[in-house]
Amino acid sequence: MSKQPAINDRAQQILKILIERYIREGEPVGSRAIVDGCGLSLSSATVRNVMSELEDLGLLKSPHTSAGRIPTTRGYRFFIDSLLTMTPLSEEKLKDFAKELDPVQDSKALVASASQLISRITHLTGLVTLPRQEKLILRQLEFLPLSQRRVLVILVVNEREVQNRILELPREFSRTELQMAAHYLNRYIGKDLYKVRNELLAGLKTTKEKMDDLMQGVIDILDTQPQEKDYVVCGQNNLFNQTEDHDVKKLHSLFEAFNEKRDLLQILEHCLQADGVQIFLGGESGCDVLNDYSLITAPYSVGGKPVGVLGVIGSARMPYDQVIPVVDVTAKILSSALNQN
Amino acid sequence: MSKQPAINDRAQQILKILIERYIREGEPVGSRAIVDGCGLSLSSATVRNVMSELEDLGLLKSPHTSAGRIPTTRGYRFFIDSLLTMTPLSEEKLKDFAKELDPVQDSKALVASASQLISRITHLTGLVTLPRQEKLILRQLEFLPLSQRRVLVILVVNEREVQNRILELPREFSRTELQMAAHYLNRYIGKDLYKVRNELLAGLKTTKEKMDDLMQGVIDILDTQPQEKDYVVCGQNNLFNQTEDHDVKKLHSLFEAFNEKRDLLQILEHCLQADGVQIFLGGESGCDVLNDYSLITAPYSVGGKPVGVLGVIGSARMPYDQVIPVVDVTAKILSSALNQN
DNA sequence: TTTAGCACTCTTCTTTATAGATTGCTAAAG
DNA sequence: CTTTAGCAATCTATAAAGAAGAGTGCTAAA
Repeated sequence: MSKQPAINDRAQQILKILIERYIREGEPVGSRAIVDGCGLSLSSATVRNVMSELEDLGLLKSPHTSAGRIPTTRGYRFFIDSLLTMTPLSEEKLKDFAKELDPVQDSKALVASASQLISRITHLTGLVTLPRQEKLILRQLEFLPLSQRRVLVILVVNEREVQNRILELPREFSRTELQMAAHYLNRYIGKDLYKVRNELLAGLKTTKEKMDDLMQGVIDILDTQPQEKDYVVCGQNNLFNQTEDHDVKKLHSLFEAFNEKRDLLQILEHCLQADGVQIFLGGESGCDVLNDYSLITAPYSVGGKPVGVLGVIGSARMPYDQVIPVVDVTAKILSSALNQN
Repeated sequence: MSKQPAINDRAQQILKILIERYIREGEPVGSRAIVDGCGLSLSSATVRNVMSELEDLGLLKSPHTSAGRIPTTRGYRFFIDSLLTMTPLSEEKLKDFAKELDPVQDSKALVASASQLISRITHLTGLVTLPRQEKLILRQLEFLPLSQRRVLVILVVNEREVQNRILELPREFSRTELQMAAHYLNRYIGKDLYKVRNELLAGLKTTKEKMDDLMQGVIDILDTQPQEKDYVVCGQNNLFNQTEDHDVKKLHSLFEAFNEKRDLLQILEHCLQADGVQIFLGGESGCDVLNDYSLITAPYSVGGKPVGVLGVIGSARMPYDQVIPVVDVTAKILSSALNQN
């Protein structure tokens, strides 16, 4: 962490005006524009001097000599950390949001809704990780015979996560056999899925061999159960609007990154540790694809424990004052919706 | 249908060479290039005359006076219908494909695999509609109590489509009550879902009122059951590679079209009627977004009846000779995988 | 009917010129 | 010591002009 440079009030004010204008207009801002735009009783020459200092401090840069100046990544960082004045959400909108996240769904669907909601509101790309399930507790396990050799396995985990799988068995199992097997497995209800799996595996040879095929099927299901980390993206297309038109390549590689997931997951994972809203400026990491983009995240939690991250990704030139409150609030709404389970 | 223009063999040969080269290189082809490229014992002047005729017939056009010529939509159409020589798949690859479509999944997962497979092979965008389920036959309906007021409803439809829903009930239902309800509903097994729904609705007031809440829940589930038409897209990002770089707008609107789904579904629906591989040239419809793109589709079937469409979408400049066999074969593999249910 | 030759057209690339924006510096003013 | 007016210098963006190259269409001859 580089320590905050000492900047006097006037310089801060000018920096703020400049960045706000740049975010609004998207073009380099000159000294003249700053004096004109707002009621500063300063000459453009003075502003020029200040801008020059700000450039020396690494907060601004100019694309070329005769253009105005634009913020550097450090400039954005300082702006966000020290200069930003938020635009809070209206009560009304807040209620609208809450209505959209219907808690009567499983957690994956809920998370997808949140991603969609936040994308639509901010006109950016929504990004929400699936909730990390620390414990996978077996709640229920049932066999439903479908046909001679086909059995539907129903697995209820934790509160409301239901999984089905159809087992294709090498021989026919009678209804009573299935009931016996279910009864046998009932002893594991309330236990951790992983433990269940291991104990089943250990007991595989000691139980009646006739059941082995069925048990092996169950173990297979348990094995593929621990859903790997993942996230739901919504509104990728919004990125088209912000792209400064020339850098199609950049857009492409960002889209690829969404597909790859690996890199983004790592970053999101990192945000899970943080407490509140977290702002990740693409330029701050070495990560090339994220250059010129910003990621705003907030963790959401179940039972007081953070289990996932919700956020948006968009051009570094986004209206932070509006986006940040939205991310913040949506994370809270998502948390409360998940807690109603 | 405009009737096929009369073109002599030489002209056809030249047209073929030209289009093949244009597909390969992506740049307007001149008379010189055609003579040089392949062992035609003709002068460029002769070729020029022929090209001029082909232009008069509306099969070619030139971007400007001093560029070569490129195919028009009609040119592509003639090429595909009359001049194309397919490159069949090797046995080996064919087997690889078949392996990838594991029939032990529900139909939605299978269709998604097919979309992914075809996208990866062709480097285009895969597009597969979900199988249309003409009949939705109730195979099984079970209630699983989760907690006091929460009941998991398990619905098995047709061969292997399983749906779960958690019902949040206004009062507690005992285990025996649930069993009674299940028993009551068992009479509907083997019937069409829609009929079940209507009969349940009709009987709602005549049965014991105590059951009404539960039955209402089941009806709700049945109501939302008929999955609306939908498709699975894979490899949208491949479109980035083909875009002739300048038309970002076009790419954007195409991506939007994928999201909207409506228009594309209509086109795909139309392809379901056709018998084998169907080629849809974007320029042939009025549809603006699809201009300069081609859609190659083939229907797939269950029990001899076509139930869905599989295809790829990509630049009109795609290697049809390779893509068409792949689409054809994949549709057949998907059909056979679905029929193993 | 085919072909060689050539003028013509149009794009693309390079060069040159011009106008406009913004800065940095200097010297004067507060 | 800070602020400001003024001005030369720098660089972009745009247009205009010229040169090179590609490909065509036409004409006349084979």
